[in-house]
Amino acid sequence: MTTPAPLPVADLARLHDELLDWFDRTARDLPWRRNASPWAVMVSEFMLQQTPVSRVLPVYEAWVDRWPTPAALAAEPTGEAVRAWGRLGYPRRALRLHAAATAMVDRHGGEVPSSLDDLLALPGVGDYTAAAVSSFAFGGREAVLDTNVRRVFARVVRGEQFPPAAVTSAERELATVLLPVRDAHRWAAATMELGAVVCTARSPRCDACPVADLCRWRAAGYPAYDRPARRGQAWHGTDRQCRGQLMAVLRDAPGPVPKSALDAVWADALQRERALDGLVADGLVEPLPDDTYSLPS
DNA sequence: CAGGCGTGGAC
DNA sequence: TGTCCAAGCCT
Repeated sequence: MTTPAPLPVADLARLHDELLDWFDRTARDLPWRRNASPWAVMVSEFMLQQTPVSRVLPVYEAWVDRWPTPAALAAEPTGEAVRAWGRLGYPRRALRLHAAATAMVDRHGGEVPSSLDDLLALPGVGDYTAAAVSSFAFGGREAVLDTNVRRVFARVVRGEQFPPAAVTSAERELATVLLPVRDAHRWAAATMELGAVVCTARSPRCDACPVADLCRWRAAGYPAYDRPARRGQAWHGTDRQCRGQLMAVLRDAPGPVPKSALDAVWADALQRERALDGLVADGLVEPLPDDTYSLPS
């Protein structure tokens, strides 16, 4: 069985050339693109998992300044990582980054590994982050499939408004076929950049797109996504919102807080206790003997 | 593998 | 306002 060409060869070559050229001209000057260490690249990738660039920037700068190596972070209590994470959201990422730093000290001499398998074995590193670190920190040739790239490929190549809800094997194959022999790491950055600043989810700026004339979704007249809409994530009144409130109290306090301070931020006692238990189980909160709570040590 | 997991900005 | 969305990972 052979994989059909996703685009005519001539179009494929133009797609590569136009996109790489556009990226060279217009790429944002982001700190993790400025000759950053592999560790700094990894830090940025953890923070950028589901969090916008604008909110990551200040936290990233403070983080790599304070902990310039995996060993520096691994030497600190996990609670310090959680506090420094600030309001980026999904604070378990801070724990996983700390655990990844510890694992790199233990298994890789304190260095970020360059192989995909070694990266994937680290806590908090999945398919995307492993490929991204391999590409952006080491110049590796890997298919990098994030939400931006998936959307760009869905539109330009498949002629559809949005990619499937979950990554499919067809998407992986397509990304592999499209991966250029040379400059694969720049291709990865360029396709992500296009999705982030031009081919956006809500209102794409096709007038600024360097490959608009190759785009099958555009050529087809922008047909609307026809599959069932993804259910939006509930938020108000959820355990997740409650956990966020509790974590905010602990982050903003210099030390342990009495349980009454936690009780004050959420009315439903049953839900509050369940959320607090969950945070303790996750390692985000440490209960102390005197009925106080703190970030973990 | 569908659902849980934070937070805030844009519309 | 509420809804959608943002360089995912884990179970």
